[in-house]
Amino acid sequence: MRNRKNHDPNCCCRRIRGHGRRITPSRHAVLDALSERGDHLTAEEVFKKAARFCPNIGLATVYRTLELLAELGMVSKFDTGDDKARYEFADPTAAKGHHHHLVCSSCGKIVDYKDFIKEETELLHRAEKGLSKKYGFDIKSHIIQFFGLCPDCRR
Amino acid sequence: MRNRKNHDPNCCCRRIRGHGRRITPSRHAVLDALSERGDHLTAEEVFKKAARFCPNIGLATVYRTLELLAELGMVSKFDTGDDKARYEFADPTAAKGHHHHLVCSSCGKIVDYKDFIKEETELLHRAEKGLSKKYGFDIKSHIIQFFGLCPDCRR
DNA sequence: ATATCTGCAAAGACTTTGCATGAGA
DNA sequence: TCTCATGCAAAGTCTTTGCAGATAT
Repeated sequence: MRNRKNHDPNCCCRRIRGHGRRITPSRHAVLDALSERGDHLTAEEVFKKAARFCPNIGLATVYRTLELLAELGMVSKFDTGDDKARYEFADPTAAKGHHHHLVCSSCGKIVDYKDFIKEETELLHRAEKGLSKKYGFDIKSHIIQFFGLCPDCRR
Repeated sequence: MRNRKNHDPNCCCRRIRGHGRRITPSRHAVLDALSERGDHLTAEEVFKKAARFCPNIGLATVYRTLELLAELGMVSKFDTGDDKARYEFADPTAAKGHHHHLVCSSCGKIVDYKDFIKEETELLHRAEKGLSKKYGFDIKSHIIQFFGLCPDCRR
């Protein structure tokens, strides 16, 4: 069993199996890739990392696996404006914890921040409840992103 | 001069000219298209609407214009997860006002809400200040989206 | 045993680019 | 006049799909 830093393999596997899906070397490799430092990976990046664990893996399988993980709520998919989907573990109990993104609109740099998470979470919870009631939505997740110029790009 | 509901043509034109760019029928048409009801338009949708005002307009021009407007901060571009960019007027003083999105992850429906805008805005302002200070970003905008199942898709 | 997965290659969808012509200021 | 903008078509990128063989349970 390989070293994983950000996810509990048993939990992941159980969850995948629980949906009648199978655990395969490719899927392990994708989980491992996502576990390494350097979040907000594009599919291509996940593919390259995963290939180190499973040399024959194909890009299509990476896409399929990421889609599966996103469906199961284990991975969150987002776009920072460069038209490439990005993925990271969604598990709030993981090492990294729940966070939001600060994106540089010039160079694309992504900074994770947790600074206002407590207040944000509180507000978001209330908002979720309220919106859920008013619009009848069953709310599952949210995204908050700030856009601006990073220190380097400001000159 | 055509009828526009959501934007002040003088303001838009001034802003475009101010950047050394020109006012053309195509650009007018894109502004007009964005002004009609039915926000969160894809490029294709903007193209179709714009074609009613400017029959010869090309899709590439629509993309170029939307990019320009986004650069000037007049339009905001976002992605709700279906890998198509969506566009809407960014002007908070416009008829629609500042709002956020509630997206159905099943059918893609997008609901605008303003319900928690006041509290959100307050928090976001504080967050912007704090993040700006801590990470040195010059923050220009933000996105908040909630994802879930709409009433119809919940069965 | 058998429904699920996989890699590969081809197809698809959305967006950008090149270029000669056309047109605002 | 002189840039800047346009339309068209071709090219580019990212993502999805089809399929026969391989695999997990």
